[in-house]
Amino acid sequence: MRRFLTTHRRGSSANAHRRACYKATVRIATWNVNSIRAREARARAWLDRVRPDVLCLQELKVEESGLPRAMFEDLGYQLVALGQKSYNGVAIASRTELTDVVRGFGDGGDDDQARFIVATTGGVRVACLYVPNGQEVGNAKYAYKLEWLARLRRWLDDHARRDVPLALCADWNVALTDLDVHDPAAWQGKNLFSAPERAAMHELAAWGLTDCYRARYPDGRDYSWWDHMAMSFFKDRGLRIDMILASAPLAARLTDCTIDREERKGRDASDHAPVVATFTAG
DNA sequence: ATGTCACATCTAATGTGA
Repeated sequence: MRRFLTTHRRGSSANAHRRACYKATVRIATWNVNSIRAREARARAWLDRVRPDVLCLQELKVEESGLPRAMFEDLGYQLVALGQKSYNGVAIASRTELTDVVRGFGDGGDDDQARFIVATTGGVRVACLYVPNGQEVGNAKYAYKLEWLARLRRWLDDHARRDVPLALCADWNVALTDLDVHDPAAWQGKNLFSAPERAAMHELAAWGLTDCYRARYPDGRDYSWWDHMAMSFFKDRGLRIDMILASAPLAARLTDCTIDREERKGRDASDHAPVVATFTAG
């Protein structure tokens, strides 16, 4: 009896200590908000309800001076951003301190489109990316998209480490497989699903990255983006182009990855739904 | 081709990007 009490007391104390000092999980989210100013109320409500540890945001469509910083701070999030007037713009919001922030590839190339920011938080290197849309196969924007993906692969080779927890959170503007497209035959060869951009994504993943959603749901048919037009969401005519890719040490800690399609509902929704990956605490 | 958002601009209808 005495032995039991001692064991029990020690265990209870250890659990209390664990609760006080550690969290059981780390949740990292990514969401293309399609204008943070137009989506401020939505973003506030979503953050307040879901409370992820980290949220990567794409398509802010505003310069850093126009960001609703108070909204994030009120909810207990630090914010680092790379903004741009009208187009693009990426940010990372985190409940833990953000350090070692890098804005842009910093490879001596063109960084005038605000599509890349990376920071360390909670022991994870988090990159927030907005991959160029490409517009249409074969045009200049499409070529830029392919170059951008190749450039990201070079960034991994030059600046990332396989033995460190790394999350690439992005609107990739590429659907990887037939499962990620509502009508693969219709999308075959089209921008967002063409062979060259899928090959570029394959090259990227070959560095050593796991698609968190697909790892958890090998046969899943959830989408993350639905066109605003033609009742696409109502008909569930979507694509899964928003993904969290994790390096091996982080992927080993993956417990779930879900797409919050509820957030796509309503007239004032973004055309993208948030994706949330859950990892055991490091 | 169509549809819908968000943003910008020679503030009102139009162009661009998605």
